[in-house]
Formats: sequence, C-alpha cells, structure tokens
Amino acid sequence: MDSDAGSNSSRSSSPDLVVDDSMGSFFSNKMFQAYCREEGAARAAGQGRTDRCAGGGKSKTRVDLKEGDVQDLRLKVNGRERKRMHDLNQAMDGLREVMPYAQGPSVRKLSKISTLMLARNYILMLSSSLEEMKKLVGDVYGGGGSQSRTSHRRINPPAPTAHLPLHPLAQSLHSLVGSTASALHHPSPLPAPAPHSPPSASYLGFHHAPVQSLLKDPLHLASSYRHFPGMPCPCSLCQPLPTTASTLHSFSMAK
DNA sequence: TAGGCCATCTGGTCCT
DNA sequence: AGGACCAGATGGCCTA
Repeated sequence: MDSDAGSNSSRSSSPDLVVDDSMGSFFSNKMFQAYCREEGAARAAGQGRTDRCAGGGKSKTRVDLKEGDVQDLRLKVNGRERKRMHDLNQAMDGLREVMPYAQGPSVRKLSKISTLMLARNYILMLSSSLEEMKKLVGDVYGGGGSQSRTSHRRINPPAPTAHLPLHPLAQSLHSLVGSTASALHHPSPLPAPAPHSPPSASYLGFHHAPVQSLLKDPLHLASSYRHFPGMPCPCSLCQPLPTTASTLHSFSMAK
C-alpha cells in the first residue's frame, strides 16, 4: 500500500516508527491509534479530532464513505506524505554530504536549517571565488588591459596541499586555482562544536547577522558569511578551502 | 525544565 | 479525481 516501505527515515530513531515503515509498525503509531480509539467518544463529544481521524474526505463526504474506506484513504494519504517527507530528508542528506562540514558517526549532523544556511553560504563563497579567479585569469592572459599593467602576477601551478583528503567540490576548485591555504589567517578562531552538539548558527558564519535577516536578505548575508572560509571546522575539507587571499581579505574586511 | 529539532498526522489548496 | 504541496498541531527525544 504505502510506497515508502523501503525508505528510511533520516532520523535514527523515529518516535513512532521505530523499526521500519511497514504497516505493522505504522499501526503502532501512538498518535494514530489514539485518534482512532477516541473516534467514537470524540464524535459524541463533538470534538474536532473526530473529523481528522475520519479524514475530512475530498470527493466523498464522510457520510458517503464507510469507516474502513476512510481509514484506508487516511492511511494512503499519510503514507504519501511520509514518503514525501522522507524524500525531502534524503535530499537534505545529499546536501549535507557535499557540505564542507565534518561528517561521521561521532559528529551530530547538521540540522535542516543549518544545512540550508550553510549551503547558501557555501554557494555564495564559491561564486565569489569564481569571480575572483576569472579576474585573475583575465589579468594573466592580457584581457585586463590597463589594469594588468600594475600587477603582473603569476599564478603558480596548483600546489598539492594535501595529506588531507579534499572534498570533491573543493578539489575541483583547488585544482583550478591552487592552494592558498597558507593565506588563511584566523585571528580569532571559533571553537569547534562539540562532537554531539549541533553547530550553532554563529558557528556557521553568522556572527554578525540574526538568522532571520539572513534568510531574507541576501545582501546582508553576503557581508555576513565572512567567517565561513576560515572556520575551524574539524572537517579536513574546509581547512584548505580554495579561495584567494584577496577574497578572504574582502570577507574579513567587509562591513 | 525549557527550548530546539524532528517525525508524523491532518485538512486545505493547487495542479494535472 | 487523485496526487503534490503546504502549514499548523502534536508529541517525543535530546541538550544546556
């Protein structure tokens, strides 16, 4: 019936569906049982919960549907919704996998909101780095015209930094510009989060902006994620985070 | 114990 | 008509 029989919750221990998503365990759902158990009494008492348990019906009214049909419909809808949320969580896990943040059994995973905010910061930072690289490339290959007169810098070939494994995203960027890890200075490194505690918003680079405003205001965010490039993440991926020194400087001098 | 985070249920709305 | 999407409500788990 439910199409999500094989899907796993991203949460290790779901309060209601502890073992799996089979119908047997589904019916162990306390909330559902409570609803349906109370249906008769609630109907007599005129409580709203009765309607919820009965499903509310779309095409047919509750009167038209037999109780079993209503229950089946409700189960189907619930199953779909559960599957939808599981898919959403899978996508969220996929996003976590490509985030430059520590992952592992001993590290508590990022919350959803943290994942989204970090992803946004990451994208902004990569975009900024890309722009910076474009400028440098234009500089080196003479596209810069007059401005290239003042600074004839040479870009060193990519320096292998790494005894540390790089994240694929970081790797590709890394190979593009070379390492500037030595240029990373962290005057006041943030403490890394405890292994079992989720990183706070401030740890994700939001030291100077309330989370709410960051969610609304991209420009505000652009000047607020400056701590991200050098954040002392226990993850090896973001240590040599590939970005140019001047980009980092602009981050740190922003605002 | 309060607060954060999460999974789930539910009813409404929109889309195909 | 049926499914997807959404937001509100609820309750469990965990941490400070």
